[in-house]
Amino acid sequence: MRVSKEQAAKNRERILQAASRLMREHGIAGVGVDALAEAAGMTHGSLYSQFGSKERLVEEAVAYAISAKGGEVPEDFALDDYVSDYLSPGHRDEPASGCPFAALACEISRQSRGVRDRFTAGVRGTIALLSSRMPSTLKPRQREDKALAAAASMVGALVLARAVNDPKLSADILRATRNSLSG
Amino acid sequence: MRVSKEQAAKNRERILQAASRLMREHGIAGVGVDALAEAAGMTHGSLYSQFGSKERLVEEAVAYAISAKGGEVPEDFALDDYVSDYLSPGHRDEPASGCPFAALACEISRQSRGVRDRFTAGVRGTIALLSSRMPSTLKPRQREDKALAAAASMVGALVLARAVNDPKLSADILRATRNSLSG
DNA sequence: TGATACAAATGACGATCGTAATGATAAATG
DNA sequence: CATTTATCATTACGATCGTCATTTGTATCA
Repeated sequence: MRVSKEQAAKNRERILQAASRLMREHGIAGVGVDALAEAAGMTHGSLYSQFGSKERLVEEAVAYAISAKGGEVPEDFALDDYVSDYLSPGHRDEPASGCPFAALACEISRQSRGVRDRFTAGVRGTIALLSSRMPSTLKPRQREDKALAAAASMVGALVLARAVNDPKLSADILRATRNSLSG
Repeated sequence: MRVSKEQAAKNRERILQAASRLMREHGIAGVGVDALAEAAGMTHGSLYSQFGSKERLVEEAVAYAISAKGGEVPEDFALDDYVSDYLSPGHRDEPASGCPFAALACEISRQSRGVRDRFTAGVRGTIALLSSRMPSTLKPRQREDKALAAAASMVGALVLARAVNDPKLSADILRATRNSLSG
């Protein structure tokens, strides 16, 4: 069977959206093609008509999650607010709609070059964004370094806060990192 | 068939060692029971004689990786040296023998309670260790906060440095975080 | 030494994995 | 409008997943 062009495009969009959420929630290796297909309301074979392989789908889904459509990177923001949101319990408890870097980073190193390329581009973009919000009294090089260190802190804190089983320890990780970044 | 008590213990040790390495290298969801069995030189059914389920095996393997046997946490160390080693290219490029937190953190949040409990205990231990090496001029509470933030920074930097595809960006992440922690 | 216990191997099971061949229809072409 | 082409969905396939019942062989202990 074949559907209309726009219908196919909608299907594709729906697949990517579902995939980007499910992958953040269960990990890339943790979701199968039929789980993705079911979430998008189709049979798993259809994904192969659209993407050819799971690897290709992963590439697009990662790019989708990182892009504004899935990730919602604000254009204009205050750094402290951004950090506070990022290191909030709310963000910690909703990985499916949260930062793709924190959700996928550990797995990315084991993915294909295409996937890693897109992830890397996303990281670079975020670093540039953070860098632009660092105190303008600093030299560009120093601002980038601060941005790099801040990104690492934030990702690490979120990842650890999610992994840890103890609510207090988890909250402490977030709070201590928040303080460390604002001081 | 049955082997001697010590032989069984050795087998168990070999399984755990192989599992802790393979899991750090390919992820928990990325290795199957027969891959683990083969690496330990036995059939996959044998693992079930010893552990009963993959989940049980994962629990023990995570604990093994975190414990000194697999992770080699130094008793006595200077904080700066520890950070430098942790954020070195060598550590980045050998996840199989490296820090279990950085290798597994993303997946831990999706594991069973038993696994998460052991991971959490390991994190607590590391925080205590780092905390004890923070400047003694600070109050205990402040030292712990600094330790928490430092742990988050280090894990995040290592995870991002591994994920990213560009050698320069990867090295920059490590360097910037190193500077941020020593300053 | 014989009985028992238990680690390890075996092999089969259903479920799920990713993929490829097949089938059907919208879109493109004349 | 008729026909071809391209594209997407359906279905079937082999491989691998985690699990478990059974068998085998040897320590262990009465």
